[in-house]
Amino acid sequence: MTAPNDRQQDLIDSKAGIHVVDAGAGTGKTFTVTRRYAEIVDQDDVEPEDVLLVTFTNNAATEMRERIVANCDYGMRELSDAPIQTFHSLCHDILMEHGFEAPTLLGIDDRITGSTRVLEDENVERERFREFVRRFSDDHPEHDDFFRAVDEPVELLGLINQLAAKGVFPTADGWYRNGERHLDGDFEAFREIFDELNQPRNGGSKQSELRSKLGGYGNDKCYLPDAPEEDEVRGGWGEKQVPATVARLAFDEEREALKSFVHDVYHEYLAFALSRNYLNFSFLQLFTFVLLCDDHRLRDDVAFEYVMIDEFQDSSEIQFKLALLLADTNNVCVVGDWKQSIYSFQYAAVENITEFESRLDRFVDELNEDHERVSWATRPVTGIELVENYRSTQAILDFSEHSLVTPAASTDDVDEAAVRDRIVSLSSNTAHENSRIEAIRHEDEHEAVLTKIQEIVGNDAYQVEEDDELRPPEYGDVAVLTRTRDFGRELLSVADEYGLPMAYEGGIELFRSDPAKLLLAWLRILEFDGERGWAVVLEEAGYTLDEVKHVLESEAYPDNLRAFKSVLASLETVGGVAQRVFSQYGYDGAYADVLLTTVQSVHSATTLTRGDLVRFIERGIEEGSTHDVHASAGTNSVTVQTIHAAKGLEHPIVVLANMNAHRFPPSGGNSAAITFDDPIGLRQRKRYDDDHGHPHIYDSWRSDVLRKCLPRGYDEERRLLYVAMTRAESHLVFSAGENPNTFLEDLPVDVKELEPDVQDADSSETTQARLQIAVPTPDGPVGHSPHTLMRDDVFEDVDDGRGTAFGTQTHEFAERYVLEGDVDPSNDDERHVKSFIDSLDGELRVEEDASLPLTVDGERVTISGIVDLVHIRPDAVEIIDFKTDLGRHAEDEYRKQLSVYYHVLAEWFPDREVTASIFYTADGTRVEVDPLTESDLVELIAEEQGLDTSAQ
DNA sequence: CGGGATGAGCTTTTT
DNA sequence: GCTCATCCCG
Repeated sequence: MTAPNDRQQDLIDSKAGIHVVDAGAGTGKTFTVTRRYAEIVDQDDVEPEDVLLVTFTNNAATEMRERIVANCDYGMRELSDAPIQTFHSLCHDILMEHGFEAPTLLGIDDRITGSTRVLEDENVERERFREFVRRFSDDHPEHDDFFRAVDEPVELLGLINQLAAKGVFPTADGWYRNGERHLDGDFEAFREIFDELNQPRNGGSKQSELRSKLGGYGNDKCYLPDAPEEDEVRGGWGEKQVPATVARLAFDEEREALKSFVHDVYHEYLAFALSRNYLNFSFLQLFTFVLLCDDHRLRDDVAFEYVMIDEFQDSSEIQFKLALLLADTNNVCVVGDWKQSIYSFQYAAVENITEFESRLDRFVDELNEDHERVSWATRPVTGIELVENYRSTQAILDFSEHSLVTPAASTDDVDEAAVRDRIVSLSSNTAHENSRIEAIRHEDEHEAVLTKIQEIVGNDAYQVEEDDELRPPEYGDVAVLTRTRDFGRELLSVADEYGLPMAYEGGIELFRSDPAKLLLAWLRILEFDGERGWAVVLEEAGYTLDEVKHVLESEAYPDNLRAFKSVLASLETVGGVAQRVFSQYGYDGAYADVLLTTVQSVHSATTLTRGDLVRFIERGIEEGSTHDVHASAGTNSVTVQTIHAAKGLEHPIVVLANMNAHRFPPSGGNSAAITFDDPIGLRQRKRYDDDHGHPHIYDSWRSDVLRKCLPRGYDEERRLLYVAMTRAESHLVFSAGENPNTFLEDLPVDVKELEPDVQDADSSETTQARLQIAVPTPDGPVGHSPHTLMRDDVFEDVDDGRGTAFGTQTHEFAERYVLEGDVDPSNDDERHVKSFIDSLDGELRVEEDASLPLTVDGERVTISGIVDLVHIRPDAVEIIDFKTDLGRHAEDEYRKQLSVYYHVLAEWFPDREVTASIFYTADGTRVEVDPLTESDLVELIAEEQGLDTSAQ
């Protein structure tokens, strides 16, 4: 895309006023937003600091920044402090600068300082929350009744986050501004939902959906004796509707005690977090909102002349409100696509975009209730629709719309006309229109998918477009998208059996993989010789359940397994044990690799015992902690990812697998005893009562009725499929196993039975070995990268005018040249890199993740980063880091960075000589660097941490 | 055809 | 714990 199309140009030109941009999939949104930004800041009286550009991920922010630099008069350096960031990071910045007294605005006697940390790890926060709840419940016997109804205290943290995302905050003795309103619910809004759901169906011959749902009223429930009988709630036999009075009856309930419980937990947890010197992501937004709301001068000071929000369909209610406070004028532009809103579980409110105008009015009214905070005109609101799609063929674009109107179950109905009315159809701009849209089905879905992929690769019927030309597809052109990680993992292991190159992209639950489970089993055997280990090992060895039982009872373990046990017992390190287990079972894939690296990295940080490792793996399994996995650039392999992870990406050929019937577990509040739903307010689903002589937990009949009134529906599920389909550029294949779901049945595509016939690919190119999993960092203060050791001021004078984007480009060239070889240099830096690489003789590795554990002041610290290039020869290993910088002022600073990698490499290759060099791409010179010792590094880190704390 | 009982199966992930 | 599909009955 070189020149904007007309609609894109409209958006670029429309700098003033409120704009809502419907930017469908593949319509060049980033391109347009970055051009618009460039035009805004290129105006004489506008500086980058006047323009807020919000994205939803840090990656997106980085990409935006880089693309903006390429398009405007500002360089990377000038834009490095520009507010192009996520809401969370903006809030963090504001709090660090102005938030010192923000807690006092909620009646909390504490301060936010430079040492207040953002707790990023959910599991760590849960642990702290549990500790908080233990203390809280001890201190507040008056809330005992509520705690007895709550099984899992952590659900209260979920409730707090949910309330925070809606802008409901506690003050010392009540609720911030009009927050309490939300907790009481809104009867009128509720009754509308109730009435809608209570309409008889089939022209009056069939009971309403609500009455039908209440069919099981009272089954397996224990209500207080004053609860109405089923007949009273549903209407008698033959009735078609729930009596209208039930709405009021169910809604009205005394909830002062409940509100006060939630208030106290919420408020005291805020205070607890601050006393422990941390904030979670929700609290960043909470305190920023409070600060901007209360401090009118600060708001004026911070507010931006232009506000642009990307991916607006992913924003939450509080973020919408924050955006209003942050806008100094009505130059507000939100860009998004309601059809791609799939993150409600992260509090995204699709209504922010679908009901933009009414929400705008409502939120502005609320904010202006007691003081005019938003003083700009909220009209006119101009809509702009980007309709030219640069990704997919017209056939795919048209087809994808079906997903949005397809019922997901026999009981599900879609108002097709209303949905179609809302869809802005896209028009394809691709050069070729050669799409195949197919569907396959077989019980052995994994094999069927692989068979299909083998049929596609190299097949002229599935040509893909590259540089306006058609060519036969390769493995790398195919992506398998699934809803669940599990399916992806299973598919991957089947592909591995056949040697078909396939790589997973996204988060995997590393510790729940087979290699991890087996390692855990053997460690348990070595440590405890207990049943829990043996059972797994025996089952893996092919024993039936009965046989396993017998062996366990008689403790007559098979000789070969006993022998293997003594082999393991003789090994000195846990790393050695892991290695031996994996080789015994033939686990040589990426999972085993990473587990090994993980084990070894934890090991080298401390003296890890087998018991420690058992607990380490157990915790990993329990928490389901995920590790990001990605294939190396340039690898020709099929990509497997979840649809969520694929959002924003594109693939020539998409296989949408696992289109099977699914019933999802209870959605929304899960089984939390205390829930919050906007129109209904705060509800307790179970209550503790001992009015009747003995303690008992009762179900709440009101809550049971109310819950039926809030159908979650399948809209987001439909949007998920829409996202999946619109990833495809040229071809789309659906696949199902035993139970194709209604989507597949209702889509206008023939589902063909496909008899699996996977050929052994046995390719040495199999990507499992090349798969990279980011090595998890062990406990301890993390967040160090070698860059944190370097001093910024050293670099200020050495701008060679080309910026970071240039370096990235050269870097990418190097990576592609090493991996693919067949790349032509396009500038001098790349030519220097090319001839340098040509001059190297050994094995080359690019982008190696390196992670160095150290002990600083008795605490474990890990520095991790990426080595640009590793050059391996039989007797020597060299680390090379590319720098564009001509000035050389910074060589000493670079030395710190290189030293980190040096020590990692020295550990990886204990028998070889290790050296570290900087390669200056501008003039093609190489400079060898003397590494610092580990103790020097420790000192540097200690110093840096010291600076951190003294800076408060 | 509608209503009721019964049994099976069970996410996604960013800050 | 919740929903869907399925079966059986009226």
